[in-house]
Amino acid sequence: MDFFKIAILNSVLAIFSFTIMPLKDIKESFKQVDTRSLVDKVEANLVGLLHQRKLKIGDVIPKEIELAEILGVSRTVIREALLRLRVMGLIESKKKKGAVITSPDLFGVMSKGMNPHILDQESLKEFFEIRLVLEIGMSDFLFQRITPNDIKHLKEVVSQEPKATQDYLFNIEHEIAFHGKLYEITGNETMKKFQKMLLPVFDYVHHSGLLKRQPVIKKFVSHKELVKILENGTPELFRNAMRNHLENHFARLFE
Amino acid sequence: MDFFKIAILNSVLAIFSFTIMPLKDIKESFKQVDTRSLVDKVEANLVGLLHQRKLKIGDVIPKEIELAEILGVSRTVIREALLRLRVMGLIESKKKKGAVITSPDLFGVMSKGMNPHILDQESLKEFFEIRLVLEIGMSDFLFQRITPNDIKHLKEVVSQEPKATQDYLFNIEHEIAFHGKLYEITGNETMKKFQKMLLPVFDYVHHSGLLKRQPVIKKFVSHKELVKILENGTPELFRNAMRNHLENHFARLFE
DNA sequence: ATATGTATTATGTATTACATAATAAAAGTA
DNA sequence: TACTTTTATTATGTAATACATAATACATAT
Repeated sequence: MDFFKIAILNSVLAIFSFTIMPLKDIKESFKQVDTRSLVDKVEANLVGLLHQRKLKIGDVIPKEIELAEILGVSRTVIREALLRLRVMGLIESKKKKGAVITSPDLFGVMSKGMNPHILDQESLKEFFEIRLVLEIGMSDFLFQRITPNDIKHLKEVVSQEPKATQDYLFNIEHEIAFHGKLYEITGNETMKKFQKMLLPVFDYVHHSGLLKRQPVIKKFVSHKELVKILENGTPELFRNAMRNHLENHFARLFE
Repeated sequence: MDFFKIAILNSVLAIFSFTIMPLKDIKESFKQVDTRSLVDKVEANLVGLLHQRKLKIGDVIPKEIELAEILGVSRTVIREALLRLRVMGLIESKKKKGAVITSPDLFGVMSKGMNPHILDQESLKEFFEIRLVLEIGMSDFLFQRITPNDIKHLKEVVSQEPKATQDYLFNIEHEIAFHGKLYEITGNETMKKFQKMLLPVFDYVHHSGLLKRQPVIKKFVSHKELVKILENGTPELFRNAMRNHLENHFARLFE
């Protein structure tokens, strides 16, 4: 019985090899068939053109109907593929004009998905960690780019903090005001967008039971002291001070 | 002449107010009309459900046809809205089963758009900067999570580096092997994905004329020394050492 | 009892028609 | 002539319909 099956398989496989093979070899001979949908292929096709630099920013791509004809699929498929590119921010399409390649706003895409409620807990914790990493690591850029006006601004922020906050309490608004300003000083728009995107995450992580119970903090570097270092200190000093300032958060992560 | 126009406008506005108004007031009375497309609205509608927690991970959303009936638009519109969510990684749709809410792979979305060739130069530079920030800032996580095996692995990587690389040359493969391992040690998958996504950017930025001419470097902390610190030092020591190790890149950024 | 066929169902693809907005060309007016 | 207003034109946006395809559950046969 099996003999016939093998025979049939072999005859099928003859298209590829023209030889009789044992069953085991036969199985290995099958290539994974391409299950991608038409849209997948068209999308890959278009993205491929970008990567091969056949298309660059500002280029207009053919009209939907033309693409449909060129690629031999329906306009529906083309539209769906183009739509994907559009959601990714790779193209912009205007009526009458058609679609043009654009420099993608990577974070625009991400921020819609950045909903603390639907991110799994591990991801949330990781984003929280990245914040700490960024704020410690940004020191050199702060010193490189800070202006007297920035210092002034920071001092104002600090001066408006309730006294209690300066000592031990945690006040989310002032945190944002102060640390947000730091991101701004780095002059790195991408990093700033990243921070902005993460804000709801911080808030969420703080209020969820995701982190360990907040330990009692004895003493940590205050915003005021951080500013002082920004004014008179060095990147190295600031890194360590910031690390200390964030001790509260680290402690909750590391337990 | 203008009188008639005002009269007409007033009659139009009568739907809202039933009173005659002077031209200035009329202008202020117009509410910004919602120019969003149907798809935009449906998308906002669905995303809104996520944010309000009416929908959570694993929930299945109504069939396309049902949605079309509920919202009073064509299936085309529904499909396009769902597609957007799908591209953002918010849902997955299977034949026969329908669509279910998923925990989005934020970086999966981004990485398709992360094509050095179509990113503007400023963004590229900023991503490059973020890499430096991350690697300096990750110190505490390295020390918290590194294992003896990791140390061993790092030592092997270092030992396989050409002698020249240890002193002054820059070898992209070894850079990736070494620094990539560091990201791995942090245990932060998100950060790892981020790094992986950025790799082509680094390569591109290095080879493009984007950065200032590479200055002659006298002496900097080597990979070998970094490992030594990881083994016997402190997070603080490592941060500073890493900063020094990256001096090469900083110099090119800061001139 | 396992494997194979079959029905069902929801998404995927195709086609057609029309709506809408942006542009360019034409016509009208000062 | 210059300048505004109308009017085509054109490509994307929306709609409706029909059929293809893949996944599942159920029935059937060996």
